[in-house]
Amino acid sequence: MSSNHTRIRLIDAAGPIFATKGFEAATVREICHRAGANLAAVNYHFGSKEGLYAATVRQAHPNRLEQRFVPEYAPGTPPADRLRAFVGVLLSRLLELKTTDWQWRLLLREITDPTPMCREMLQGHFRAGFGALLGIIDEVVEPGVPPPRRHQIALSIVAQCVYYRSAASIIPMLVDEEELAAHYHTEALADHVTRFSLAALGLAPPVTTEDHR
Amino acid sequence: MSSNHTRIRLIDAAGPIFATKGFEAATVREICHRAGANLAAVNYHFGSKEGLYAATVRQAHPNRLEQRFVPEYAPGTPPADRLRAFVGVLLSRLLELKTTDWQWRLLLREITDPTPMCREMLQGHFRAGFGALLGIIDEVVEPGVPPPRRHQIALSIVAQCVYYRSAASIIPMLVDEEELAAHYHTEALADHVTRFSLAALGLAPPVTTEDHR
DNA sequence: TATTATATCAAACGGATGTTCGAAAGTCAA
DNA sequence: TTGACTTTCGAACATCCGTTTGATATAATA
Repeated sequence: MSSNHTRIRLIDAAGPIFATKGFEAATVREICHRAGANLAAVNYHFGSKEGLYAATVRQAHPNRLEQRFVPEYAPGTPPADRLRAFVGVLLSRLLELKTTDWQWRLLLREITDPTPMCREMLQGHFRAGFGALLGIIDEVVEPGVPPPRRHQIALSIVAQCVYYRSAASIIPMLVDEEELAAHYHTEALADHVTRFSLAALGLAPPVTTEDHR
Repeated sequence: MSSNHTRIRLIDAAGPIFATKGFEAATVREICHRAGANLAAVNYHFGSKEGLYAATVRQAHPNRLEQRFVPEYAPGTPPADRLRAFVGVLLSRLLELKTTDWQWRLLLREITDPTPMCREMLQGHFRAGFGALLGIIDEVVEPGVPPPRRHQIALSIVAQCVYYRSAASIIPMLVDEEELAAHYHTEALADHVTRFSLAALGLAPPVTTEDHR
């Protein structure tokens, strides 16, 4: 009874800490202190620190998270608009981390440097998002384009989104402060990524033209 | 005299270890053992582990590294070919890490999660590579396209290259083994990234067409 | 109520890490 | 050679870590 209490309190305390610091940097002592539990509680309830981590990731329930990548479109929405929505959702998930819950931040960390135990747990998650993007691409691609090329097209789109997260410390070295504030918020980036990708797909004029948007 | 000897031996031993394990995971004991030096040598010569790390990064950053991103083109090479060369060099630097020297691997690690001390050390490095890419883009873009948009175009190209490094553990979840072997080696990826980007720039037909290459 | 399983607690264990210390060895000018 | 210095070395120190232990409290069961 009360065992569930401290089990839950431990996971709730461990979640934000694992999400922010990662598995190695997080300490059992800090987790127990924040949970108001004894130091030995982790090993009693989860066997080890790894056991607590696995339970925490599992409790971040990837099943419902499959929808996180995929926005809902009204039926009949043209591919270009659906791509914009997809990019917008992905970018906001990647960039607005302060406001997001620890569950998503923890999974995101598993993306960057994955723990072996969580591999198959996240596989379905990624495949759902990837499949949704492929569904958009399939509509605008000639029938003869083979799947491998479609996959690479999808990855080129995802890559642009992910980059603005992984290179967050590099970009300020390359562009000045005003430009950063004006063009590197979520919406502006989503516009650009969509525009660049639509141009590559032949659904928009080349980005070399002066007048777009 | 011999002091320089152990200083150099320590840096030479620390370089590969820092490059593969990172600052935190590397231990002073392993470094000293590999250098054939006493455990106290690090603190005697560099004051602390951080001091050794700073000296190692500093020694890994000769000025010539600015050229690493930038291939040399014959004069008059058309922009499309220069872009292909640029992408090829960047991708090979990012993907072929086993064969690359530890100096580059260490700097690459500083890119992924940078240490505050090395910020300005790497700034010039990145700016050189970014500038080289911008030089290519400037040739194919209409004069009226403002610098911020040019910057984002350059970042979209870099992003695709960097992604294949940071998502190396995700991609095998999405594509099967034969496809991975056939389409995800350096040259094939460089071809695709170049083709996708050239299409976005209006220098190649859209990637949606069946027949390209 | 008596007994048994379950859960909490303080305390310590065993190991690893970066760092410090004092003695020993080496180096070089006077 | 003497003496002052720099450098090496073994040993220990001070912390931190995850984990274990054994006693104690709590709950459930008979």
